[in-house]
Amino acid sequence: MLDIRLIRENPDFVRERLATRGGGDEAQIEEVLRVDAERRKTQTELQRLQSERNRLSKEIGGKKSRGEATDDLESSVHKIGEQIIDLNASANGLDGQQKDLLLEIPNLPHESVPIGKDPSANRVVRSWGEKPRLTEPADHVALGAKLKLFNLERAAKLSGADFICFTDAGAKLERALINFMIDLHTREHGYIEISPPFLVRRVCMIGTSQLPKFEADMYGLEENQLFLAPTAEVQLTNLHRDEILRVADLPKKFVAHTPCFRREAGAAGRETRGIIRVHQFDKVELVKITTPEKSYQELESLTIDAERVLQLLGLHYRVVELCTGDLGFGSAKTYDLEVWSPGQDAYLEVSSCSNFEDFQARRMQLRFKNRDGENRFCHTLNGSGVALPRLFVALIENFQQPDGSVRIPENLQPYFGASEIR
RNA sequence: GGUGAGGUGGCUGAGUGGUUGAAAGCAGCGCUUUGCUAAAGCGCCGUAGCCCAAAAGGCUACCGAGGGUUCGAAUCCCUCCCUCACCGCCA
Repeated sequence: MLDIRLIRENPDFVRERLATRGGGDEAQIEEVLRVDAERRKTQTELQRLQSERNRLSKEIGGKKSRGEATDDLESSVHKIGEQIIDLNASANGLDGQQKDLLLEIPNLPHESVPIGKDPSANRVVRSWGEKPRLTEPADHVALGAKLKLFNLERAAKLSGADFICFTDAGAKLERALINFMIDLHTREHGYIEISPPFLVRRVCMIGTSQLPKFEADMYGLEENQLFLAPTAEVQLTNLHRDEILRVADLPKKFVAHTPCFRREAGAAGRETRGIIRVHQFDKVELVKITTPEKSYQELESLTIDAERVLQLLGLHYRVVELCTGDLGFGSAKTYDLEVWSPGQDAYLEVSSCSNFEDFQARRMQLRFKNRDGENRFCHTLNGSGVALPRLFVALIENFQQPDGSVRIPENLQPYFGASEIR
């Protein structure tokens, strides 16, 4: 959520920055400003009347204690009370309207983000490793079938299209990857491991900005007013919702392994081959809660923490800085990690590391007390470290052997318990 | 699911209709005393919004949330949420 004062004081700046996203969101600014002006006007009048009521009520209290008559006063206060009820209703309505509008406006891109309207303007900032030399590589669907690592037909039997059921060595490989990643982030990168609930309240989904705008992409349990979290970003970032943290306790760094649930509405046919885009997948997620001063350096280190996973597994990848038009709704700046997939002959996004600045913190009233004793909104960041099905795809495709087996990278062997799958 | 007890400032905790934004304590900040530390004394110390060009200043709201009663609500009533305890059910 943007700061209404920023919009009020620098509307042109806000419009200009929003326009770089190319989503037409700048059009909403005029409406917000209109409601804001109306709201303040109403509030000022309301407060004037409330002040008057308080003054007269006090007078009544005084007179009563002296045994004097108060009938005239009481009836005039009663009249003011009726006006207050009306005005209060308008003020509340305008307040809600303003908030609803603000919740639908995306974050402003950071000034360092390249301007562009689609992924073609994204910037590759670095890459690591090299593509493996493979002659006619099999893709993960073929490899998975041959080695019986997962079974999509049977997953469909259970849950429908676009679900995964890992089997045998495949299930074990997934579990090995999870443990490998969590150990790495907790032991070497200083993250605290969290095992959160998977169902979350609406207010959390609003806090991290999945809602209200993207409700169609979420699975919800209507009766219970709960949602299946689409990413552990929701749980980890909301852990301290409505709190005022001590600056000495920052940054907070959390890692969690959770399933993630996404309806992927409207995504049919896009990147859906095999297990690349599914409705439920596991992910190891990293979240940081920090201060405005530190958040950009924390974004760099968060990205590097995620990259370590791919490096230790020996997978070629590149880091892409998203342009303004490709940025997620709440993000001010994002680096995607894209791992090489020989089977797709393309890079696959396995992590998206973002700094939300105070966008989410403002929505969830997540603050810290600075050294001057003032309450300030925290900055929040998150990134996958990393998403499992695509990591799985990259792993088996990159390390496939001419004889159809898959070599397990050395760093993973202690977790997997074998050096190959055949 | 049932019954009961609760939800007050960063924390603990008073407060059952009229200067209560809220006693007291802790924590925090400033000053004094002090060789240093500790201790003591004094003072300050909630959040959000609005008015004002700004500062100064003023006003309003906020005691889980939302409604209601009243001239006036932390205090009375209703609904909901959450926490705790016990019972039931249960991995």
